[in-house]
Amino acid sequence: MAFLGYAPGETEKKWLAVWQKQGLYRAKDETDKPKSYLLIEFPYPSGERLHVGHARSYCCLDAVARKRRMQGYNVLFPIGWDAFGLPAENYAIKTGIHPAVTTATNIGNARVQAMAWGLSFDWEREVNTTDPGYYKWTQWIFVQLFRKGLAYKAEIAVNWCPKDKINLANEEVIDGKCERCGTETERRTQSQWLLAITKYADRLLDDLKTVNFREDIALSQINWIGRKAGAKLVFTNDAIDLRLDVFTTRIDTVFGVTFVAVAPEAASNWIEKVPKAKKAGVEAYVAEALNKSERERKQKTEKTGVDTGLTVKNPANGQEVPVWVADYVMMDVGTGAVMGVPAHDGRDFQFAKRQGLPIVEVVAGGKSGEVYEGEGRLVNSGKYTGMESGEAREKMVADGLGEKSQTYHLRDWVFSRQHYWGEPIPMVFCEKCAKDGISLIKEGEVNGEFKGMAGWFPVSESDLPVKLPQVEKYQPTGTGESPLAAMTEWVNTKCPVCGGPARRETDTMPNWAGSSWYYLRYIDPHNDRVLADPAKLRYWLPVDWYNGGMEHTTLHLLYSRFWHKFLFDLGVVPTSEPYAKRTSHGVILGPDGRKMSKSRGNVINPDEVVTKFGADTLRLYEMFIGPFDQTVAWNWEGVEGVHRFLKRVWGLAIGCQLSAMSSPEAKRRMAKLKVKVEEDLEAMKFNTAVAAMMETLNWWGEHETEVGKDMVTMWVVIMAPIAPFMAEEMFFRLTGGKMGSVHEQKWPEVNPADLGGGKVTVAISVNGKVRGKLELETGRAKEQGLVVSQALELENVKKYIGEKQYRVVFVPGRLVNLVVV
RNA sequence: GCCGAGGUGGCGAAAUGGUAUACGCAAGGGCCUUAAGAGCCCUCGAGCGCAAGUUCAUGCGGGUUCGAGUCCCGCCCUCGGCACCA
Repeated sequence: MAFLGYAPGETEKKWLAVWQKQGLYRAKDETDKPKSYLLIEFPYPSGERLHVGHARSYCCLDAVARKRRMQGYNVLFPIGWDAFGLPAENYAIKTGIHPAVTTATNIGNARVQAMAWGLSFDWEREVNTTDPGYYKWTQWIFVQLFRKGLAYKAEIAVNWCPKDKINLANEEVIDGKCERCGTETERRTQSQWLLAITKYADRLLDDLKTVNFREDIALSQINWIGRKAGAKLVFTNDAIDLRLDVFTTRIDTVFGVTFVAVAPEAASNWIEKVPKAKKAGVEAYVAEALNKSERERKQKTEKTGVDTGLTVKNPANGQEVPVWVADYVMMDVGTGAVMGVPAHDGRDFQFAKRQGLPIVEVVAGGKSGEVYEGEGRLVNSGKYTGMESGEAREKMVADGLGEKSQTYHLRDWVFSRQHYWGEPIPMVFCEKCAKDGISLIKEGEVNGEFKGMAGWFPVSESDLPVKLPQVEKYQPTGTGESPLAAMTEWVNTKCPVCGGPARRETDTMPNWAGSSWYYLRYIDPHNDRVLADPAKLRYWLPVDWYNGGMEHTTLHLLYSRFWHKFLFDLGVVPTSEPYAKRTSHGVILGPDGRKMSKSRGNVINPDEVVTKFGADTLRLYEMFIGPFDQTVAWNWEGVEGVHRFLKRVWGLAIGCQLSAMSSPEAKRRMAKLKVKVEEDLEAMKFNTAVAAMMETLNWWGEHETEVGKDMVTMWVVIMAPIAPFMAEEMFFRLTGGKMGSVHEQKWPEVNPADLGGGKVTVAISVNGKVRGKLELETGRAKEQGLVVSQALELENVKKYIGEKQYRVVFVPGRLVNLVVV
């Protein structure tokens, strides 16, 4: 048998060039075929190039894309580059090379990689988030958000790295430390742009019912949004005009309130009301609390606090309770103030014990001296005494003790970054207009209070994009501002309203901005009038299948759904959800079973597989490596295994004389394989699709003469989505090039008759234990009488049945269970 | 603490409630070869048995069922995420 001749290197190069010339994978904006929009998360073009993790997602979805094309779909399978980001900026700081230069080089490299892997992307639709023609629309979306009052500036806590002298986004802080240098971060407050994603929280939550996200992905989103029902209560002290809003999920415990605790950040609102004797102490405590690092603050240590000497009235029973400032109360959770119910909340309990505050039990069920957080019958609760918790909650709200309300875990999206390499936020600030109270926002109620953003004006839409200027130095300024702030010429501009002097916003957008809408741009990537043509959007949306990493489930996925809904409200996009289906792939670990990292030296470069074994081997291995959604470790011996498989395929199909006719069994096997591969690709069971091909090949190897040219051709067509290069070469040789590309062939049809016939093994068991087997024609194996009578002839079955009475459980074509009674 | 995913041979794993261990890897034996490599063939969960067979085995303990890796109840362990969420 000849095994020479399988030379992936040359073959793959040859077909790559041919496919490119033919434009085989271009999606057409036409409507006569059903459309299928398949999306992978576009990569960040880093200096490390694309890794085996990218390959996993891309190769697997590529197989689906190829199969669907063969099935007659008009498939959109695009790629682009999420190219803003810190690595390029850091590299620029080190070397002085402009990030745009680095980015262009990296994109060039990654493009070569992706092409070499035989991915059937439509390269005419490539997008790049750092292209001004792209970020023009990212900025445009921001302007619309601003106009609708959904983008606002607020003083919020930021993570300050004292060593690098920059602000860090939350995702850059790992375990309370700077991601880059490991220094513990400090908290500072700074004015930052925020997007009011919380306004969309309910819709982001409720609309999950309308899409097909894998269950755990949907659940993560639900938990991340974290909507909880409860009530808002007001604790007041009329004498000094003090009002404290409190949110609780347990209004049924309100009779047990023995204090109210307020977050340090909120104390400044009424610090002047604090009695003289206490004031210095409160101020000192607040100052100390605010100075603590994020990590210190969040450590669940001793619950400290300070008594303000103020009191407020419990709306339930009119009792005066003391007001404390305590740093276990977080400013951004609920209302920044809690009603202290030590008997029924663990934290309040610890606090009360330490501070010597009274503990009043109002829900029965706990042990004395211990906190009881469960529900139960109310005690000590006025007219509500005797009710169950749930009932009491309803009654209390109905009686107006508190107002029905809810809280979310989701926070507004901090949208400012003090970096260079990001989209400039297209806003201008005019001090004069700010003083005059000139505001563009009419609907601007943000976080419960009116903020008209006076003096802040968006750059006129005709002046978009606000291009990122060339700077000399990428170094952070040390003041917490972005490097853009040092560019006086760029910063100083005219106020679009009064024409006077004004300043540009120098913050840039976070990485998540460009990736929040890129799937829309693929639909119409070169349009310079609108972000995408409405008719094309109507044709292609929603994305039919979006696959990406589990790590993007809460941030990216939620952000892009938010923007999409906003664009839907504007009438820009025709669907309320961007993605009809969302799946995730598992991480690939190094051969040592640990996370791949340069420092561990366990990084696998996919290009090495291509060089040594060819792209088809890489693709096949990425599919075969394990269940698609599971974490798996790389294994070079497994790579060799799939390569061996490909060589055997080549040997059987090309290295032998093929007969003209195939046996019925060969036809049956091939028909079954087609169905299996088709189903498995759609169900993301890529590993078993490959296994089925191997199994069929093993049979083929044992029955070489039974497989004729017709079935080999069918095999090749089935293999085309998975190993496109080899399939193309074999198809070319089988057909003499007369039928064009294998990738333009129709996906095989199978009629039910092709699947029938043949033999099956029926298991014969007695009392549930297998005691024998029968080889039967498929049809006969379905006849109970026949199978049972043959079963009773088996010696081993006779042994166990003997003369005893039995009952028959019959599963046609599979098994008989004889149950002795 | 909360949420999620998982636990099956020496390893990666497969299995609409119906023959557990498909497929691949590793290992052992053989063929081919001057040799190496590649390739080909055979064996391969554990125990007992010459064999036919048979017992045990899907993290642990119960249950439902003619029949459970799969369903139910109660635990243990590993990995991911979140976390003083009021």
